[in-house]
Amino acid sequence: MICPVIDDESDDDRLDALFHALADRTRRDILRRVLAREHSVSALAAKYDMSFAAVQKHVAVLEKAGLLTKRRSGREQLTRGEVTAVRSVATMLAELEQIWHGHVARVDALLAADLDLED
Amino acid sequence: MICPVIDDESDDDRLDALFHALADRTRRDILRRVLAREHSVSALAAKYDMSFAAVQKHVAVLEKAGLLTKRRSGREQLTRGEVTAVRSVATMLAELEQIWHGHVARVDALLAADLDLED
DNA sequence: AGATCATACAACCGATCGGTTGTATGTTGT
DNA sequence: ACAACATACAACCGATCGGTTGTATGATCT
Repeated sequence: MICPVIDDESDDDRLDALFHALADRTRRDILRRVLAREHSVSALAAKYDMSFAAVQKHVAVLEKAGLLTKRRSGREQLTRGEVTAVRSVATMLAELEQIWHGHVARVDALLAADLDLED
Repeated sequence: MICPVIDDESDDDRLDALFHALADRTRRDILRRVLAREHSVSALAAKYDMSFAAVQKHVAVLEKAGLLTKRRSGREQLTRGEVTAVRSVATMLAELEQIWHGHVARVDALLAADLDLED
């Protein structure tokens, strides 16, 4: 499904979008709901004390980050959470933890060489 | 060291700060370095093509989020990554995954109930 | 003491963010 | 056909972001 020629967004761009999408409590709450079950955009909007347009923009941010996908069903747009995107963030954090473990153990040599190539 | 009376920041505030801090590639790179070993602020600043003040602000954002701590050593301020903060983010993501797993369990139950009804 | 280094912080600037209102475009039900 | 609903999107606004320059304060070294 992923085409590296058309989808030439860098890893850093992806992570920027993912963490930015998660850095808002309303979006985290929306994500919780759509991971549990499908919701239409207006069903989501009904849960929050803000305009429909505001919620729709939050959904768009989550969708752009890949944390949520939409499927049409009549006049409604049903949204569901993408657990694989959540896992990809968790994987990145696991790599950070691994770097820290290297600080204690000897994996350091490999990772530090990567990080310090410029000096 | 944590006092729930004085440090009355909500969980959502903490997560906002954590994800916001991680939503910048320069800060993620700084975090990788300080997780691997201690760095002074100016040692970090030397690695990036931006002003010292800019890097110092990035360090401050990471520190405010609890992802990094400082300790004085002479005229230098040595910074090191706080792996426990990284783990707290990973834990939150694991909870999201758990919500999704609940969704799967419920769909499974529904399908099982359907099958029961059919035969 | 004076010069230099390491850090902190304020003020400013263009861009982006999170919200609003208003409008346009389909889709559904009568 | 028409009214009501669901969604999308543009324009706007105050606040925050990520960067800059400039200045102030300590700590270190001759």
